[in-house]
Formats: sequence, structure tokens, C-alpha cells
Amino acid sequence: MPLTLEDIAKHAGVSRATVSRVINGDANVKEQTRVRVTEVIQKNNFQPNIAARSLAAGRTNVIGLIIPAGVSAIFSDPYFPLLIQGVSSACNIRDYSVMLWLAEPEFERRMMRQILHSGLLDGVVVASMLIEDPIVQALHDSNKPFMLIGRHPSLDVNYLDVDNTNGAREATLHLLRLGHKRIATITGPQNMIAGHDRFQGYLRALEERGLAFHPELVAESDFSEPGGYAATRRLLPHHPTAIFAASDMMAEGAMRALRDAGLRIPEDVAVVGYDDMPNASRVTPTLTTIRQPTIHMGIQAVNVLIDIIQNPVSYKRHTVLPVELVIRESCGTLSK
Amino acid sequence: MPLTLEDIAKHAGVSRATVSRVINGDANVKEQTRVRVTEVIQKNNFQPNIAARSLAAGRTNVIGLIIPAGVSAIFSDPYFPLLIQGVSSACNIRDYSVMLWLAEPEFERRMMRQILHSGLLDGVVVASMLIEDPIVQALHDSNKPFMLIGRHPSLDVNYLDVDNTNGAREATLHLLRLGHKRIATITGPQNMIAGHDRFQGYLRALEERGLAFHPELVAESDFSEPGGYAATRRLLPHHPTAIFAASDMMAEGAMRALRDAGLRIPEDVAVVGYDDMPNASRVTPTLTTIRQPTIHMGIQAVNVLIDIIQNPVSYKRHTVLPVELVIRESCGTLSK
DNA sequence: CTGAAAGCGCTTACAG
DNA sequence: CTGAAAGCGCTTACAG
Repeated sequence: MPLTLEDIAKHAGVSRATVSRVINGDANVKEQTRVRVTEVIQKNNFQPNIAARSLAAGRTNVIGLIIPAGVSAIFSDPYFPLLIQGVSSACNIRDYSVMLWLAEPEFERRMMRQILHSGLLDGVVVASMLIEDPIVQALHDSNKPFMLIGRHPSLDVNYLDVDNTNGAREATLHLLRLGHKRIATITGPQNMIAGHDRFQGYLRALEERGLAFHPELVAESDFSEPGGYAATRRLLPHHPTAIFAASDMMAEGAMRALRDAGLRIPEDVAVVGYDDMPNASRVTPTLTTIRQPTIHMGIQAVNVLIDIIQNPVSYKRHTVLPVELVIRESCGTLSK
Repeated sequence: MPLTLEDIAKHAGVSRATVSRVINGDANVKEQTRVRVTEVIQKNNFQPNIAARSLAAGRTNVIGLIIPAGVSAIFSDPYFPLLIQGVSSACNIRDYSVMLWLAEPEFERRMMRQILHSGLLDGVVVASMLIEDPIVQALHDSNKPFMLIGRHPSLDVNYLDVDNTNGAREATLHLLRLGHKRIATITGPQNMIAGHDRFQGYLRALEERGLAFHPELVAESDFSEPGGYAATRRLLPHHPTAIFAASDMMAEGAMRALRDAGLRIPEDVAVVGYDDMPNASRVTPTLTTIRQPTIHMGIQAVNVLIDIIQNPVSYKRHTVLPVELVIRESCGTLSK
């Protein structure tokens, strides 16, 4: 029983075509008519039926947000909540709505069918964790506008990434500047973008300073606190004086393992994390880490996506956002 | 250029009405016809246009999920991510999609208009934090099917809640059983459901055991870690031997404050939290707390909502899920 | 600047 | 059990 365009038109004494023009900001409407129609719309709290618009115009003002589910530890830090917040907020401002899809592998086929063929979405933002994500390939094969948060090794797509490599490089360089020579790293899974790129940043820093790379100072883990703990146990026999953990959660695990081993932080072993989670400034000692603009990533991804939807261009848009080293207590300040 | 019903009908040699019947599981289709049409649908990866279905049938297989934004510390624990996961997962199974709305106050009017009048949603799940939530009132005034996660003090609506009161009662009773007489509590905001009900549970436990209530042993806070820290500083002059914090985050803040005051946990002051966040089993000492079935709440809310959508009934559905005391180290085991 | 009319892709009485 | 046809509420050439 909601009102229709026809009802509004009757009230305003015009045709429904004119009401439609007013709603969609068409320039070809007499100012006086526009004012009158707008008043009637306001007064009746009229909201056009999205389904009808979609069917008639082929646009919905709805975008999809695809987030990988099932990735372990995915929801133990606020990355996705903040990303969602950014996406939602930007959509609110631009009068779009967002449809959320947690990509559960067992429903992926159906999900992609719905996303691509249901006609409900003007475009999609996909937050990819894996370096080679089949969802990205599927979107690329379609002609649905989409924006990748992350990157893809081979496909030319619109993407927005944070500078993981440089962040890890800065974190490692900071430890090098403090005089450390035996810097271990706890990496994330190497099939994940953040896992891979942060490890590359570590390697790059060593190389820049001419330090040899010691494989025994690398422990691959899974971004989780228990994972960081276990990795640190493997590293300790090799006597690192500093550890760069590719996530704050793993850094917390590392600190717990160091304490359990009777080692002091940062006096015996310095620790640097990555992410700047809320907890990083509250642990003891407070954690030196890399801060990334997560909410802003969501906002910007949406803004670029809507640009692409509204003004299709042939070239692809690429953005890499900078990150920031946040120095706290866990790495010390003394030269060794 | 996606296929339409008409295309499928042509391929299968039937009318589009028949294809529609097959897709919607109408019983009045010859088995042989059904098989043939199903094959063509499968082969072509056909997905009906949701907008057209919505317009014709008045149903979309889309539900909305409204989550309050801007609540402080809202995304510092995994409550909402888990809830979203449950909702999304249940929707996947039942072939529904979910539209996400973070309720930003400045967009609330427009949001409600879209939710109620755009015709896009078959129903909505609203996760309410506030005891008297205007969004719940607005939904109640509409005729849109909805399911409240939480409760409302005066409106008769479909809801699903967790037993906050009993959880807090159990937590407090546990401390009482350990022999504590001066049990302080750090509450959440009293205009929030979880804040209010958990405080009531604390009071009920005291009353059941005939203990006097001491107002100076109550510190209202905001569910956050720094909030728990500050509240504990206010409580310490009154020498509690135990603290029940209405969230794990506040419990962590309490433990930090106790350590800073040179007090041992649990020997000098016992601590119990609420939520059983992942971190609860990793802090030192590990945290005794209350576990609630968060993912399951999301799942069940969706299932009830879809029931309501598909089989409208006049009475309202009420569910209260039980919670569970998880005993760890932070409250000790010795009688005092 | 405005309106009449076609059409978007479905569902669903209705008739057979 | 099946099909022809109306209709859901919009948008958009087209004509004036």
C-alpha cells in the first residue's frame, strides 16, 4: 500500500513522467513544477519502488560487498567491521544501499550467480584476502563493475590496496635503525596478500641494509594469537634480538611466548606488530606497529566504484593507500 | 544480456508461465516437464531477475539486517561480526540475501523510508542495543515483518534475546559460592539492554543470598577496556574482594587496574567477565566469564523471521537463549 | 517543458 | 497440467 509515482502525480497535478524526472534530477523540468512535485513527495514521505526502477532503468542504487568467510581468525580483529563501516557510511552519503555477502565456499556458485545475474546490484566491492582469488576472476569475466580491495597478480582490474610491502619494510627498517642484526619475522599465510606482501617488505628492508637473510629466522603462521605464540617458540632457539610479526595478534602471541620463556620486552627481544588494533596501545609493553586507514579504504572503494558505475571508462583505476609506523614501547629506543 | 524466463521457455519448448512454476516449486507441473525445464535452467545457469520477481510477486527473498552504528566500542569485540556471520549463513542456506544497514543517526530517517517503502525487503532483523530503540518503534508501526534481537520494554514484538539477567546472576552467584562478601560490579550503560539486564542479574544474585546491596560497589561504565580501568580505580577505595564486570573488555581493564595497584588476581581480588571473547582464554590469568551463543542468535533470528514471512501468524514469537558460565582462573577456587 | 505509451522480466488468476 | 494475458511501478525515447 505504499504510494506510487502515479499517486504523487495525481496529487501534484502532473504526469508520472514528470514526477520521475523530478526524482531523478532531470534538468528538463520547470522550476515551479519541480518545487510543487518536491513538496508533494516530501509531504507523503514517498520512496520510489526500487524493484520497479531496477526493472525499468537497469540500475538499483544497490552495491554488493563481498567478504571472504571461513578465513581463520577473520573476525578476531576489527578489520572487517571497520571496512564494513566505511563502505556503509560512504553508501549512506551517496544514497546507495549495500548488500552483504559472506563468501562461504559451499554457496559460492549460487552467490556469484545471484550477484551477476539477479539484476540487483549496480556493482560490487570485493575484499579479497587471497592472492589468487577465484571470485576476482569470476567478476573480471563478467561485465559487472567492481572494485577490488586488495590486488590480483595477473588480472587488470580496478583495485584499492594498502601498501603492505612498504609498511612491513618500514617496520623492519625501524628495528634495523635500532641496531638489531638478528631480526626474525612471523609471517601470515603466503597465499594471502597481506601475508605475502608483508614478508616481501621484510626482505626488502634487509636487502636495502645489506643484511643477509636467514631462513631460520622466518616462521610462517596464520595471523592469530596462538599462531604467533607457536611461531615464537620455533624462533627462540635461533636467538633473534627482534621479531617483526605481520599482525598485532601474532605480536601479542609472540610477547606471551617471550614472557613464558623469561625474556624481557624490549630489553631481550624487541617486538613490532602490524595493524594497530585497539589493543596495541593497551598491552604491556605497548606495541609498536603499523597503522592502516581501514575505514578510509571502505569509503574510498565505494566512491571509486560509484564513479565507475556512473561514468564508465575503459582504463582501470588503481590506488595504493599509505600506512604509518606507530612507535610505542615494545621495540625500545636504545642502540644495541 | 542475462537470459530471461522467455529464453528458457523457448529452449524448453514451454510457456514462460510453466518455467516460472518450475522455479517456484509449484506442484502443478508434470514431472517430465519439470525435469526438462530444470535441465535447461541448470545448463544455462539461469537466475531469475529479482527486481522483476519483486515487482510481480511482492517478494524478493531479501531481508535487511539493521545494526546500530556509532555505539562506542561497538566493533572492538566480535559480537557483531559473529552475529552477521550467523545471519548471513542462515540466509545462504535458505536462499535469501541480506542487505546491511548500519544505523547512522543522521541517515536514520532516509534509512527507515528505504527499508519500509522501497519494496526491496521481505523482512528485517534488527539488532538493538538500546532498551528503548526508536527504530523498533518505527518497525512496529509499519507492517513489515521483523525480528528483534534484544527486547523492548513495552511493545509486543517478535524477539530473540539472550538471558543477560540470568548470565549475570550466575556469574555473581559463582563469586558468592566462593565466599566473597564484597562483590563489586562494573556495569554497562543503563540505557542499553545488556547494561541494564546484567546489572539486574547482579542485584538478583545478592538478593537471593540475602546480601545487602552497597551502592559504592557499583561503577557504571561503557563496556570498553579503558572504561573498565577507570571504573576499577573508583571501586578500589571501597575494598572489593571480587569484581563482576559486565563485559570481558571491562574485565580486562579491571585486571590492568588491579595489577597497576599492586593487587594479585585472584588472590587479592577475583574477577569475572561477560562475553567469552576469544581473548578471555589468553589473558593472564585466564578469565572466568559468561558465554553466549552469538552466531546461533543470528541463525535463529533469520529462521524465525523467514517463518514469519512465509507463514504470517497473529501472535508474536519470543525466544530467550540460555548462556553458560565458563570457569577459568581469574576468580580462584578457594573459599574465603 | 510535458505527457502518452511502450517496455523492463517476472507471477498469477483465469480459462481450458 | 498448461498457456495467454494482465499487471506489478517505474523510466525513457518519442512527439509535441
